[in-house]
Amino acid sequence: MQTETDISVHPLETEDTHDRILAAAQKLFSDKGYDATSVRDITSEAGCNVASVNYHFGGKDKLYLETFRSMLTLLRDRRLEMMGDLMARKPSPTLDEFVQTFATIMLEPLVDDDRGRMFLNIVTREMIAPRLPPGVLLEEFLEPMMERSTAALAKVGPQLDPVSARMCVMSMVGQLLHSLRAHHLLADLGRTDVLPLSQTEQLRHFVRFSVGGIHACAADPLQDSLPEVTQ
Amino acid sequence: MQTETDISVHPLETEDTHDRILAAAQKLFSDKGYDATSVRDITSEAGCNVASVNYHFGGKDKLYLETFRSMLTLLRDRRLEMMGDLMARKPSPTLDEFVQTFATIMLEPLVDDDRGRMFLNIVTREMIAPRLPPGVLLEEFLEPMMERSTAALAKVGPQLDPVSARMCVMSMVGQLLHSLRAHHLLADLGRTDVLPLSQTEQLRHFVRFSVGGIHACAADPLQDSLPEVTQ
DNA sequence: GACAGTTTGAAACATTTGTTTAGAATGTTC
DNA sequence: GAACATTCTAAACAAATGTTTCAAACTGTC
Repeated sequence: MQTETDISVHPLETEDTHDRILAAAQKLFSDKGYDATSVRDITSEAGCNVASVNYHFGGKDKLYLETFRSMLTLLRDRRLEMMGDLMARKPSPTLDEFVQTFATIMLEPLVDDDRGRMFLNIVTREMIAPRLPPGVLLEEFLEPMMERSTAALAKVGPQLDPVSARMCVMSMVGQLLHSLRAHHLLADLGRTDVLPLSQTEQLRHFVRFSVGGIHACAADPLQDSLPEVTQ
Repeated sequence: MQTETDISVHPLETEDTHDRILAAAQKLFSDKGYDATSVRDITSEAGCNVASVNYHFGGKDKLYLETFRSMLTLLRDRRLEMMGDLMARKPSPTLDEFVQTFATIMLEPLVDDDRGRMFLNIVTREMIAPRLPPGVLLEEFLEPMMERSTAALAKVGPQLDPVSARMCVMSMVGQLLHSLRAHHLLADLGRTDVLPLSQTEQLRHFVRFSVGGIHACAADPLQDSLPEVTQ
Protein backbone atom coordinates (compact mmCIF):
# COMPACT_ATOMS: atom_id res chain seq x y z
CA MET A 1 0.00 0.00 0.00
CA GLN A 2 2.68 2.47 0.98
CA THR A 3 4.94 1.38 -1.83
CA GLU A 4 3.23 3.49 -4.45
CA THR A 5 4.75 6.82 -5.32
CA ASP A 6 2.71 9.89 -4.54
CA ILE A 7 2.85 11.28 -8.04
CA SER A 8 -0.82 10.86 -8.73
CA VAL A 9 -3.44 12.19 -6.37
CA HIS A 10 -6.11 9.62 -7.21
CA PRO A 11 -5.19 6.30 -5.67
CA LEU A 12 -7.45 4.30 -7.96
CA GLU A 13 -5.88 5.72 -11.07
CA THR A 14 -2.39 4.93 -9.95
CA GLU A 15 -3.12 1.24 -10.42
CA ASP A 16 -2.77 0.01 -13.94
CA THR A 17 -5.55 -1.73 -15.76
CA HIS A 18 -4.31 -5.18 -14.77
CA ASP A 19 -4.63 -4.38 -11.08
CA ARG A 20 -7.91 -2.54 -11.41
CA ILE A 21 -9.41 -5.53 -13.18
CA LEU A 22 -8.11 -7.85 -10.48
CA ALA A 23 -9.57 -5.66 -7.74
CA ALA A 24 -12.93 -5.45 -9.47
CA ALA A 25 -12.92 -9.19 -10.05
CA GLN A 26 -12.23 -9.88 -6.39
CA LYS A 27 -15.15 -7.72 -5.39
CA LEU A 28 -17.61 -9.04 -7.92
CA PHE A 29 -16.67 -12.71 -7.94
CA SER A 30 -16.85 -12.77 -4.16
CA ASP A 31 -20.05 -10.82 -4.07
CA LYS A 32 -22.11 -12.44 -6.79
CA GLY A 33 -20.20 -15.57 -7.73
CA TYR A 34 -18.55 -16.62 -10.95
CA ASP A 35 -21.63 -17.12 -13.08
CA ALA A 36 -23.55 -14.07 -11.97
CA THR A 37 -20.56 -11.87 -12.75
CA SER A 38 -20.11 -10.96 -16.40
CA VAL A 39 -16.89 -9.78 -17.93
CA ARG A 40 -18.63 -6.52 -18.71
CA ASP A 41 -19.55 -6.10 -15.05
CA ILE A 42 -15.90 -6.37 -14.16
CA THR A 43 -14.57 -4.09 -16.86
CA SER A 44 -17.14 -1.40 -16.19
CA GLU A 45 -16.31 -1.57 -12.47
CA ALA A 46 -12.63 -1.34 -13.36
CA GLY A 47 -13.28 1.43 -15.86
CA CYS A 48 -11.69 -0.21 -18.85
CA ASN A 49 -12.55 -1.97 -22.05
CA VAL A 50 -14.12 -5.41 -22.33
CA ALA A 51 -11.17 -6.74 -24.26
CA SER A 52 -8.79 -5.93 -21.44
CA VAL A 53 -9.75 -9.03 -19.49
CA ASN A 54 -8.73 -11.26 -22.34
CA TYR A 55 -5.62 -9.23 -23.08
CA HIS A 56 -4.32 -9.24 -19.50
CA PHE A 57 -5.61 -12.56 -18.22
CA GLY A 58 -6.50 -14.64 -21.24
CA GLY A 59 -10.14 -15.18 -20.41
CA LYS A 60 -12.71 -15.09 -17.66
CA ASP A 61 -11.75 -18.44 -16.16
CA LYS A 62 -8.07 -17.56 -15.99
CA LEU A 63 -8.98 -14.28 -14.34
CA TYR A 64 -11.02 -16.13 -11.77
CA LEU A 65 -8.17 -18.49 -10.99
CA GLU A 66 -5.73 -15.61 -10.58
CA THR A 67 -8.26 -13.71 -8.49
CA PHE A 68 -8.77 -16.66 -6.20
CA ARG A 69 -5.08 -17.42 -5.85
CA SER A 70 -4.13 -13.83 -5.12
CA MET A 71 -6.78 -13.55 -2.43
CA LEU A 72 -6.27 -16.88 -0.80
CA THR A 73 -2.49 -16.93 -0.67
CA LEU A 74 -2.74 -13.60 1.09
CA LEU A 75 -5.22 -15.01 3.57
CA ARG A 76 -3.31 -18.22 4.14
CA ASP A 77 0.09 -16.61 4.59
CA ARG A 78 -1.28 -14.06 6.99
CA ARG A 79 -2.82 -16.75 9.11
CA LEU A 80 0.24 -18.95 9.02
CA GLU A 81 2.38 -16.02 10.06
CA MET A 82 0.11 -15.16 12.97
CA MET A 83 0.06 -18.79 14.01
CA GLY A 84 3.83 -18.90 13.84
CA ASP A 85 4.07 -15.80 16.01
CA LEU A 86 1.75 -17.29 18.56
CA MET A 87 3.61 -20.55 18.86
CA ALA A 88 6.98 -18.80 19.00
CA ARG A 89 6.04 -16.99 22.22
CA LYS A 90 8.56 -17.55 24.95
CA PRO A 91 6.27 -19.05 27.54
CA SER A 92 4.03 -21.32 25.49
CA PRO A 93 0.48 -19.97 25.44
CA THR A 94 -2.05 -21.60 27.70
CA LEU A 95 -4.96 -23.44 26.16
CA ASP A 96 -7.22 -20.48 26.88
CA GLU A 97 -4.84 -18.08 25.20
CA PHE A 98 -4.38 -20.41 22.28
CA VAL A 99 -8.09 -20.82 21.62
CA GLN A 100 -8.68 -17.10 21.91
CA THR A 101 -5.80 -16.26 19.57
CA PHE A 102 -6.90 -19.01 17.21
CA ALA A 103 -10.23 -17.26 16.85
CA THR A 104 -8.44 -14.01 16.13
CA ILE A 105 -6.20 -15.66 13.58
CA MET A 106 -9.13 -17.23 11.78
CA LEU A 107 -11.42 -14.22 11.92
CA GLU A 108 -9.21 -11.19 11.82
CA PRO A 109 -8.55 -11.48 8.08
CA LEU A 110 -12.28 -12.05 7.58
CA VAL A 111 -13.87 -9.32 9.64
CA ASP A 112 -12.27 -6.41 7.85
CA ASP A 113 -15.40 -5.35 6.03
CA ASP A 114 -13.58 -4.55 2.84
CA ARG A 115 -11.99 -7.81 1.94
CA GLY A 116 -12.97 -10.08 4.80
CA ARG A 117 -16.38 -10.99 3.55
CA MET A 118 -15.04 -11.51 0.06
CA PHE A 119 -12.63 -14.08 1.41
CA LEU A 120 -15.32 -15.99 3.21
CA ASN A 121 -17.75 -15.92 0.33
CA ILE A 122 -15.37 -17.03 -2.35
CA VAL A 123 -14.06 -19.89 -0.22
CA THR A 124 -17.56 -20.96 0.66
CA ARG A 125 -18.52 -21.00 -2.99
CA GLU A 126 -15.46 -23.00 -3.89
CA MET A 127 -16.39 -25.56 -1.28
CA ILE A 128 -19.85 -26.16 -2.70
CA ALA A 129 -19.11 -25.85 -6.39
CA PRO A 130 -15.40 -25.81 -7.20
CA ARG A 131 -14.31 -23.83 -10.20
CA LEU A 132 -10.64 -24.32 -9.56
CA PRO A 133 -8.69 -27.40 -10.59
CA PRO A 134 -9.57 -30.17 -8.14
CA GLY A 135 -7.53 -30.20 -4.98
CA VAL A 136 -6.20 -26.67 -5.25
CA LEU A 137 -8.42 -25.32 -2.50
CA LEU A 138 -7.79 -28.24 -0.18
CA GLU A 139 -4.10 -28.78 -0.72
CA GLU A 140 -2.91 -25.23 -1.18
CA PHE A 141 -5.11 -23.45 1.31
CA LEU A 142 -7.07 -25.57 3.74
CA GLU A 143 -4.63 -28.33 4.60
CA PRO A 144 -1.61 -26.17 5.49
CA MET A 145 -3.63 -24.18 8.00
CA MET A 146 -5.28 -27.34 9.28
CA GLU A 147 -1.94 -29.06 9.82
CA ARG A 148 -0.38 -26.16 11.68
CA SER A 149 -3.42 -25.65 13.83
CA THR A 150 -3.63 -29.29 14.79
CA ALA A 151 0.05 -29.41 15.67
CA ALA A 152 -0.26 -26.23 17.70
CA LEU A 153 -3.26 -27.48 19.62
CA ALA A 154 -1.51 -30.77 20.34
CA LYS A 155 1.36 -28.77 21.79
CA VAL A 156 -0.50 -26.39 24.08
CA GLY A 157 -3.56 -28.46 24.85
CA PRO A 158 -4.03 -31.39 27.16
CA GLN A 159 -3.00 -34.84 26.04
CA LEU A 160 -4.90 -35.42 22.78
CA ASP A 161 -4.45 -38.16 20.23
CA PRO A 162 -3.77 -36.72 16.75
CA VAL A 163 -7.20 -37.58 15.41
CA SER A 164 -8.98 -35.96 18.33
CA ALA A 165 -6.84 -32.86 17.96
CA ARG A 166 -7.81 -32.61 14.34
CA MET A 167 -11.46 -33.04 15.17
CA CYS A 168 -11.23 -30.34 17.81
CA VAL A 169 -9.76 -27.95 15.26
CA MET A 170 -12.61 -28.82 12.92
CA SER A 171 -15.07 -28.09 15.70
CA MET A 172 -13.50 -24.72 16.31
CA VAL A 173 -13.35 -23.75 12.65
CA GLY A 174 -16.94 -24.79 12.14
CA GLN A 175 -18.12 -22.63 15.00
CA LEU A 176 -16.19 -19.60 13.81
CA LEU A 177 -17.28 -19.76 10.19
CA HIS A 178 -20.90 -20.41 11.08
CA SER A 179 -21.14 -17.52 13.48
CA LEU A 180 -19.50 -15.26 10.94
CA ARG A 181 -21.90 -16.29 8.19
CA ALA A 182 -24.80 -15.84 10.56
CA HIS A 183 -23.47 -12.41 11.48
CA HIS A 184 -23.35 -11.39 7.82
CA LEU A 185 -26.81 -12.70 7.11
CA LEU A 186 -28.31 -10.92 10.10
CA ALA A 187 -26.46 -7.72 9.36
CA ASP A 188 -27.84 -7.70 5.82
CA LEU A 189 -31.36 -8.06 7.12
CA GLY A 190 -30.82 -5.48 9.84
CA ARG A 191 -31.83 -8.08 12.41
CA THR A 192 -29.49 -7.10 15.19
CA ASP A 193 -31.97 -8.46 17.69
CA VAL A 194 -31.44 -12.11 16.87
CA LEU A 195 -27.91 -12.35 18.20
CA PRO A 196 -27.70 -9.64 20.83
CA LEU A 197 -24.04 -10.10 21.61
CA SER A 198 -21.02 -7.96 20.87
CA GLN A 199 -18.09 -9.50 19.09
CA THR A 200 -16.24 -9.61 22.37
CA GLU A 201 -18.99 -11.58 24.00
CA GLN A 202 -19.27 -13.95 21.08
CA LEU A 203 -15.54 -14.49 21.32
CA ARG A 204 -15.88 -15.21 25.01
CA HIS A 205 -18.52 -17.79 24.34
CA PHE A 206 -16.37 -19.43 21.70
CA VAL A 207 -13.39 -19.70 24.02
CA ARG A 208 -15.51 -20.99 26.89
CA PHE A 209 -17.29 -23.58 24.76
CA SER A 210 -14.20 -24.75 22.90
CA VAL A 211 -11.92 -25.04 25.91
CA GLY A 212 -14.62 -27.04 27.63
CA GLY A 213 -14.98 -29.23 24.57
CA ILE A 214 -11.24 -29.83 24.27
CA HIS A 215 -10.94 -30.84 27.89
CA ALA A 216 -13.86 -33.20 27.48
CA CYS A 217 -12.14 -34.79 24.48
CA ALA A 218 -8.93 -35.23 26.41
CA ALA A 219 -10.77 -36.86 29.29
CA ASP A 220 -12.50 -39.34 26.98
CA PRO A 221 -10.14 -40.26 24.13
CA LEU A 222 -11.51 -41.62 20.88
CA GLN A 223 -8.74 -44.09 20.30
CA ASP A 224 -9.96 -46.84 22.59
CA SER A 225 -12.66 -47.71 20.11
CA LEU A 226 -10.27 -47.67 17.17
CA PRO A 227 -8.65 -51.03 16.42
CA GLU A 228 -5.24 -49.42 15.87
CA VAL A 229 -5.72 -48.13 12.34
CA THR A 230 -3.18 -49.51 9.89
CA GLN A 231 -0.96 -46.70 8.81
CA MET B 1 -44.08 -41.75 -3.21
CA GLN B 2 -46.44 -44.69 -2.71
CA THR B 3 -49.45 -42.59 -3.61
CA GLU B 4 -49.01 -43.02 -7.34
CA THR B 5 -51.06 -45.63 -9.13
CA ASP B 6 -49.16 -48.48 -10.72
CA ILE B 7 -50.66 -47.94 -14.14
CA SER B 8 -47.38 -46.95 -15.74
CA VAL B 9 -44.30 -49.08 -15.41
CA HIS B 10 -41.79 -46.26 -15.66
CA PRO B 11 -41.73 -44.30 -12.42
CA LEU B 12 -40.26 -41.22 -14.02
CA GLU B 13 -42.98 -41.05 -16.61
CA THR B 14 -45.72 -41.30 -14.07
CA GLU B 15 -44.88 -37.82 -12.86
CA ASP B 16 -46.31 -35.07 -14.95
CA THR B 17 -44.21 -32.39 -16.52
CA HIS B 18 -44.73 -30.01 -13.63
CA ASP B 19 -43.21 -32.44 -11.14
CA ARG B 20 -40.41 -33.55 -13.45
CA ILE B 21 -39.37 -29.94 -13.92
CA LEU B 22 -39.44 -29.37 -10.18
CA ALA B 23 -37.32 -32.45 -9.55
CA ALA B 24 -34.81 -31.47 -12.21
CA ALA B 25 -34.70 -27.93 -10.85
CA GLN B 26 -34.01 -29.18 -7.33
CA LYS B 27 -31.13 -31.25 -8.60
CA LEU B 28 -29.59 -28.63 -10.84
CA PHE B 29 -30.15 -25.52 -8.75
CA SER B 30 -28.66 -27.27 -5.74
CA ASP B 31 -25.81 -28.70 -7.72
CA LYS B 32 -24.69 -25.78 -9.81
CA GLY B 33 -26.51 -22.79 -8.40
CA TYR B 34 -29.10 -20.49 -9.91
CA ASP B 35 -26.93 -18.73 -12.46
CA ALA B 36 -25.01 -21.73 -13.69
CA THR B 37 -28.26 -23.54 -14.35
CA SER B 38 -30.03 -22.63 -17.57
CA VAL B 39 -33.66 -23.22 -18.29
CA ARG B 40 -32.61 -25.52 -21.07
CA ASP B 41 -30.51 -27.56 -18.67
CA ILE B 42 -33.60 -28.11 -16.57
CA THR B 43 -35.97 -28.93 -19.38
CA SER B 44 -33.58 -31.33 -21.02
CA GLU B 45 -33.06 -33.07 -17.68
CA ALA B 46 -36.81 -33.19 -17.24
CA GLY B 47 -37.29 -34.34 -20.82
CA CYS B 48 -39.66 -31.62 -21.89
CA ASN B 49 -39.84 -28.46 -23.92
CA VAL B 50 -38.15 -25.20 -23.00
CA ALA B 51 -41.43 -23.37 -22.87
CA SER B 52 -42.75 -25.69 -20.18
CA VAL B 53 -40.93 -23.83 -17.43
CA ASN B 54 -42.68 -20.61 -18.28
CA TYR B 55 -45.98 -22.36 -18.82
CA HIS B 56 -45.98 -24.19 -15.50
CA PHE B 57 -44.06 -21.79 -13.28
CA GLY B 58 -44.09 -18.44 -15.00
CA GLY B 59 -40.36 -17.99 -15.31
CA LYS B 60 -37.02 -19.14 -14.03
CA ASP B 61 -37.08 -17.06 -10.87
CA LYS B 62 -40.54 -18.26 -9.89
CA LEU B 63 -39.41 -21.82 -10.46
CA TYR B 64 -36.45 -21.23 -8.19
CA LEU B 65 -38.61 -19.85 -5.44
CA GLU B 66 -41.00 -22.78 -5.66
CA THR B 67 -38.09 -25.19 -5.76
CA PHE B 68 -36.54 -23.69 -2.67
CA ARG B 69 -39.78 -23.55 -0.75
CA SER B 70 -40.74 -27.12 -1.56
CA MET B 71 -37.34 -28.39 -0.47
CA LEU B 72 -36.92 -26.34 2.65
CA THR B 73 -40.39 -26.73 4.11
CA LEU B 74 -39.85 -30.46 3.84
CA LEU B 75 -36.53 -30.19 5.62
CA ARG B 76 -37.81 -27.86 8.30
CA ASP B 77 -40.96 -29.79 9.10
CA ARG B 78 -39.09 -33.06 9.30
CA ARG B 79 -36.64 -31.58 11.77
CA LEU B 80 -39.31 -29.92 13.84
CA GLU B 81 -41.21 -33.17 14.01
CA MET B 82 -38.14 -35.11 15.13
CA MET B 83 -37.38 -32.45 17.69
CA GLY B 84 -40.93 -32.64 18.95
CA ASP B 85 -40.68 -36.41 19.28
CA LEU B 86 -37.46 -36.13 21.22
CA MET B 87 -38.79 -33.60 23.69
CA ALA B 88 -42.02 -35.53 24.17
CA ARG B 89 -40.17 -38.56 25.53
CA LYS B 90 -41.50 -39.66 28.87
CA PRO B 91 -38.30 -39.37 30.86
CA SER B 92 -36.74 -36.17 29.52
CA PRO B 93 -33.60 -36.99 27.59
CA THR B 94 -30.28 -36.44 29.28
CA LEU B 95 -27.95 -33.81 27.90
CA ASP B 96 -25.88 -36.51 26.24
CA GLU B 97 -28.92 -38.01 24.58
CA PHE B 98 -30.16 -34.61 23.54
CA VAL B 99 -26.91 -33.59 21.89
CA GLN B 100 -26.62 -36.90 20.12
CA THR B 101 -30.19 -36.78 18.85
CA PHE B 102 -29.75 -33.14 17.90
CA ALA B 103 -26.94 -34.18 15.60
CA THR B 104 -29.17 -36.83 14.09
CA ILE B 105 -32.00 -34.38 13.63
CA MET B 106 -29.76 -31.85 11.92
CA LEU B 107 -27.87 -34.30 9.76
CA GLU B 108 -30.26 -37.12 8.99
CA PRO B 109 -32.17 -35.13 6.37
CA LEU B 110 -28.83 -34.02 4.93
CA VAL B 111 -26.86 -37.22 4.68
CA ASP B 112 -29.25 -39.05 2.41
CA ASP B 113 -27.12 -38.82 -0.69
CA ASP B 114 -30.05 -38.17 -2.96
CA ARG B 115 -31.49 -35.02 -1.55
CA GLY B 116 -29.36 -34.31 1.48
CA ARG B 117 -26.55 -32.59 -0.27
CA MET B 118 -28.97 -30.59 -2.35
CA PHE B 119 -30.50 -29.22 0.85
CA LEU B 120 -27.18 -28.17 2.26
CA ASN B 121 -25.94 -26.62 -0.94
CA ILE B 122 -28.99 -24.58 -1.71
CA VAL B 123 -29.20 -23.25 1.83
CA THR B 124 -25.52 -22.39 1.82
CA ARG B 125 -25.91 -20.50 -1.42
CA GLU B 126 -28.88 -18.62 -0.09
CA MET B 127 -26.87 -17.57 2.91
CA ILE B 128 -24.08 -16.00 0.87
CA ALA B 129 -26.09 -14.61 -2.00
CA PRO B 130 -29.83 -14.59 -1.38
CA ARG B 131 -32.10 -14.98 -4.35
CA LEU B 132 -35.24 -15.20 -2.31
CA PRO B 133 -37.12 -12.22 -0.95
CA PRO B 134 -35.17 -10.89 2.04
CA GLY B 135 -35.96 -12.58 5.31
CA VAL B 136 -37.64 -15.66 3.85
CA LEU B 137 -34.73 -17.96 4.62
CA LEU B 138 -34.22 -16.60 8.11
CA GLU B 139 -37.79 -16.23 9.24
CA GLU B 140 -39.40 -19.20 7.58
CA PHE B 141 -36.64 -21.74 7.94
CA LEU B 142 -33.76 -20.89 10.22
CA GLU B 143 -35.46 -19.15 13.11
CA PRO B 144 -38.16 -21.74 13.85
CA MET B 145 -35.57 -24.50 14.17
CA MET B 146 -33.29 -22.21 16.15
CA GLU B 147 -36.03 -21.29 18.59
CA ARG B 148 -37.11 -24.86 19.25
CA SER B 149 -33.56 -26.06 19.64
CA THR B 150 -32.68 -23.34 22.10
CA ALA B 151 -35.76 -24.00 24.16
CA ALA B 152 -35.07 -27.73 24.16
CA LEU B 153 -31.48 -27.29 25.24
CA ALA B 154 -32.53 -24.94 28.01
CA LYS B 155 -34.88 -27.65 29.22
CA VAL B 156 -32.56 -30.65 29.24
CA GLY B 157 -29.24 -28.93 29.77
CA PRO B 158 -27.69 -27.46 32.87
CA GLN B 159 -28.74 -24.00 34.01
CA LEU B 160 -28.08 -21.74 31.02
CA ASP B 161 -29.14 -18.18 30.45
CA PRO B 162 -31.14 -17.80 27.21
CA VAL B 163 -28.34 -16.08 25.33
CA SER B 164 -25.81 -18.74 26.26
CA ALA B 165 -28.22 -21.46 25.23
CA ARG B 166 -28.64 -19.82 21.87
CA MET B 167 -24.90 -19.50 21.44
CA CYS B 168 -24.43 -23.16 22.33
CA VAL B 169 -26.92 -24.15 19.65
CA MET B 170 -25.02 -21.98 17.20
CA SER B 171 -21.82 -23.73 18.19
CA MET B 172 -23.37 -27.10 17.61
CA VAL B 173 -24.92 -26.19 14.28
CA GLY B 174 -21.64 -24.70 13.10
CA GLN B 175 -19.75 -27.85 13.91
CA LEU B 176 -22.25 -30.09 12.18
CA LEU B 177 -22.50 -28.10 8.99
CA HIS B 178 -18.77 -27.61 8.74
CA SER B 179 -17.95 -31.26 9.17
CA LEU B 180 -20.62 -32.16 6.64
CA ARG B 181 -19.25 -29.71 4.08
CA ALA B 182 -15.75 -30.98 4.72
CA HIS B 183 -16.99 -34.52 4.28
CA HIS B 184 -18.50 -33.66 0.90
CA LEU B 185 -15.39 -31.84 -0.26
CA LEU B 186 -13.12 -34.69 0.75
CA ALA B 187 -15.40 -37.31 -0.74
CA ASP B 188 -15.37 -35.47 -4.07
CA LEU B 189 -11.60 -35.45 -4.10
CA GLY B 190 -11.38 -39.05 -2.99
CA ARG B 191 -9.29 -37.95 -0.02
CA THR B 192 -10.57 -40.38 2.55
CA ASP B 193 -7.23 -40.16 4.33
CA VAL B 194 -7.68 -36.64 5.63
CA LEU B 195 -10.47 -37.42 8.08
CA PRO B 196 -9.99 -41.07 8.93
CA LEU B 197 -13.09 -41.41 11.07
CA SER B 198 -16.35 -43.19 10.49
CA GLN B 199 -19.57 -41.26 10.87
CA THR B 200 -20.12 -42.94 14.20
CA GLU B 201 -16.79 -41.74 15.48
CA GLN B 202 -17.35 -38.24 14.19
CA LEU B 203 -20.68 -38.23 15.96
CA ARG B 204 -18.99 -39.38 19.14
CA HIS B 205 -16.52 -36.53 18.90
CA PHE B 206 -19.30 -34.05 18.34
CA VAL B 207 -21.23 -35.22 21.40
CA ARG B 208 -18.12 -35.26 23.56
CA PHE B 209 -16.97 -31.83 22.48
CA SER B 210 -20.39 -30.20 22.65
CA VAL B 211 -21.43 -31.61 26.00
CA GLY B 212 -18.11 -30.46 27.40
CA GLY B 213 -18.65 -27.04 25.89
CA ILE B 214 -22.17 -26.72 27.24
CA HIS B 215 -21.08 -27.63 30.73
CA ALA B 216 -18.29 -25.10 30.54
CA CYS B 217 -20.79 -22.43 29.51
CA ALA B 218 -23.06 -23.29 32.40
CA ALA B 219 -20.17 -23.08 34.83
CA ASP B 220 -19.14 -19.64 33.58
CA PRO B 221 -22.26 -17.69 32.57
CA LEU B 222 -22.02 -14.82 30.14
CA GLN B 223 -24.58 -12.66 31.86
CA ASP B 224 -22.38 -11.26 34.61
CA SER B 225 -20.69 -9.01 32.08
CA LEU B 226 -23.97 -7.89 30.57
CA PRO B 227 -25.47 -4.77 32.20
CA GLU B 228 -28.99 -6.27 32.10
CA VAL B 229 -29.88 -5.58 28.48
CA THR B 230 -32.96 -3.44 28.08
CA GLN B 231 -35.66 -5.53 26.55
C1' DG C 1 10.94 12.69 -35.13
C1' DA C 2 10.88 7.66 -36.36
C1' DC C 3 10.44 3.29 -34.91
C1' DA C 4 9.13 -1.18 -32.32
C1' DG C 5 6.57 -2.94 -28.55
C1' DT C 6 2.85 -2.61 -25.49
C1' DT C 7 -1.67 -1.28 -24.19
C1' DT C 8 -6.29 0.40 -25.15
C1' DG C 9 -10.71 1.20 -27.66
C1' DA C 10 -14.92 0.52 -30.51
C1' DA C 11 -17.07 -2.70 -33.04
C1' DA C 12 -18.28 -7.13 -34.36
C1' DC C 13 -18.17 -12.28 -33.66
C1' DA C 14 -20.85 -16.54 -32.72
C1' DT C 15 -23.32 -18.63 -28.65
C1' DT C 16 -26.23 -18.82 -25.13
C1' DT C 17 -29.54 -16.72 -22.34
C1' DG C 18 -34.80 -16.28 -20.69
C1' DT C 19 -38.95 -15.59 -22.77
C1' DT C 20 -42.71 -15.45 -26.20
C1' DT C 21 -45.46 -16.93 -30.03
C1' DA C 22 -48.46 -19.70 -32.69
C1' DG C 23 -50.09 -23.98 -33.60
C1' DA C 24 -50.45 -28.93 -32.90
C1' DA C 25 -51.76 -32.61 -29.73
C1' DT C 26 -54.56 -34.21 -25.95
C1' DG C 27 -58.32 -34.79 -23.01
C1' DT C 28 -63.05 -33.21 -21.40
C1' DT C 29 -67.82 -31.63 -21.92
C1' DC C 30 -72.00 -30.93 -24.19
C1' DG D 1 -68.72 -35.09 -33.56
C1' DA D 2 -68.17 -30.04 -32.23
C1' DA D 3 -66.48 -26.94 -28.96
C1' DC D 4 -63.63 -26.35 -25.31
C1' DA D 5 -59.73 -25.83 -22.16
C1' DT D 6 -55.36 -27.79 -21.08
C1' DT D 7 -50.85 -29.21 -22.21
C1' DC D 8 -47.18 -29.76 -25.27
C1' DT D 9 -43.91 -28.67 -29.21
C1' DA D 10 -41.06 -26.21 -32.61
C1' DA D 11 -39.55 -21.93 -33.92
C1' DA D 12 -38.36 -17.43 -33.20
C1' DC D 13 -37.38 -13.29 -30.28
C1' DA D 14 -34.37 -9.72 -28.22
C1' DA D 15 -30.89 -9.33 -24.96
C1' DA D 16 -26.67 -10.75 -22.84
C1' DT D 17 -22.77 -13.65 -22.86
C1' DG D 18 -17.31 -14.56 -23.62
C1' DT D 19 -14.22 -13.75 -27.09
C1' DT D 20 -11.87 -11.83 -31.24
C1' DT D 21 -10.42 -8.38 -34.52
C1' DC D 22 -7.90 -4.49 -35.86
C1' DA D 23 -6.75 0.09 -35.79
C1' DA D 24 -5.65 3.90 -32.68
C1' DA D 25 -3.05 5.51 -28.71
C1' DC D 26 0.61 5.20 -25.82
C1' DT D 27 5.32 3.75 -24.16
C1' DG D 28 10.19 4.05 -24.28
C1' DT D 29 14.62 3.88 -27.38
C1' DC D 30 17.49 5.21 -30.96
